[in-house]
Amino acid sequence: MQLDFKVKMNENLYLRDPEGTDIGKQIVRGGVKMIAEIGYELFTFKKLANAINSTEATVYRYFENKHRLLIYLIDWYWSFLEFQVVFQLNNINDTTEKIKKVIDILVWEDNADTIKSELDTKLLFYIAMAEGSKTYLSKDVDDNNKVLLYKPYKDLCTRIANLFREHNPNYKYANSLASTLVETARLQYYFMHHLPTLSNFANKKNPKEIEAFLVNIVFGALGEG
Amino acid sequence: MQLDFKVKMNENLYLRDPEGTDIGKQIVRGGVKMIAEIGYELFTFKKLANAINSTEATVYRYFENKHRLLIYLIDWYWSFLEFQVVFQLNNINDTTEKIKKVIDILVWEDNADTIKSELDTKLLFYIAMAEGSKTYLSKDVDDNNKVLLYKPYKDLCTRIANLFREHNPNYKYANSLASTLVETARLQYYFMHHLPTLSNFANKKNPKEIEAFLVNIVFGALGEG
DNA sequence: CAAAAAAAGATAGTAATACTATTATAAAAA
DNA sequence: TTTTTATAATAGTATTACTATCTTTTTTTG
Repeated sequence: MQLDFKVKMNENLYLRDPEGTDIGKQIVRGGVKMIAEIGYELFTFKKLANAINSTEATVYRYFENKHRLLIYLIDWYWSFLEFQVVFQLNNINDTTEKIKKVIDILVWEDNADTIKSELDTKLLFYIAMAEGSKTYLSKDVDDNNKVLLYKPYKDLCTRIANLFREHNPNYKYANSLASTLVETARLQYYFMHHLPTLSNFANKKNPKEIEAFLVNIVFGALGEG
Repeated sequence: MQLDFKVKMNENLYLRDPEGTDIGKQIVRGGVKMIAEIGYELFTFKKLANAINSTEATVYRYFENKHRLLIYLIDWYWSFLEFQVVFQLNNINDTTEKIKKVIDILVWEDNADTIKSELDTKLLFYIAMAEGSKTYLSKDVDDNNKVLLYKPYKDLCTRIANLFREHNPNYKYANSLASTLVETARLQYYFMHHLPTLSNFANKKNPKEIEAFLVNIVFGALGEG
């Protein structure tokens, strides 16, 4: 069975819905490819327009600026991950198993075979690891938050937090532990590749290595060290 | 007793040593103030030059670009924190106590009274919380790392990791736990202020609230949940 | 199918950023 | 006092991050 993943994105993210037109899709797909390649800082709408044989003005008709496009991509990725979580936890009853599965999904570099989607999930994984925090580490974080631009991320974290509360109803820091888990998965992956002394996984450079550490952190905190 | 804190900064950070001249000091101090106020993205050398009644060209004679200046400030801050750690752990023998003290230092918003230094440590605390990860989340992370621009951060983390190993010699993820601790302190502080659903501390907005969570995480992972 | 509406392309232009370069002047060191 | 060095003043360039306008192409709809 091949599953299809589709999300309705927050309308504040774009000026014109990129899913509605061919060139819109090219903008998003080209954006994924280019940001993964050269990084968010060096990425510009002009370069993107050239890459997809369109014009800067056209790209600006879809997205207000490159930061909005980045949030669009990262939002899409978190929505995708939340879908994974819902789907893959479906038949699991044991909370320990559920939490382990979530950790597995968070460090899941390549999921190309399982689920079909519009965007390249592997490239988006890299973008999320390297650029994810740039969505909210900006001066307009509060304005963006007001119009729900971080909802997919918060939804994912809330779902994980609820799982923690299910596992241990007395645990007081479920929300913080959830965001710490997601962010630690990101950071350890990044450190593993770029600042190896800050991690213990640099030898094999396999995201799966991070899993045991995350399990240690989470169940340690929840009270089963 | 009033202590003085001074560091020798990595020479690759600057073109001309800002500590050596009056205007150099104004650049660094003005930079701290301005980045804390308007954030790294909106900060420019032109604005800084105007603020200190100097010229853009002069600022460029000290720092190659604003990213280097940011790394300079954040490096200074981590060096300052490591000094704090060394100093404050001096007479403590119990490893549990030591680790708790480190956590205390990490969320220590205001330390103005204790130690005298060239720079405003409270403003630098805010900058470190909001902009810290921008030092390494960039395309030149590997080049920067080669010329040791992240050494102060790594030194601090290594010191904390050694403490963890001292506490539990069998613990396998001391490095990862150390970087996770430092980053989680940063992130939970940021989330508490800007994305409250991602933390459990938003009501009081007191950094000290984060402490109990960090203690829970660290000792849970080390095996004393 | 034709007319109207909307989207895209082509092109131009602006303000700001991130620099580099040049010369004159002032301050500090030899 | 001369030489060196730092700074100020000014100018200039390439790129970025947009906005505006007009024409052509495509899509919608009556």
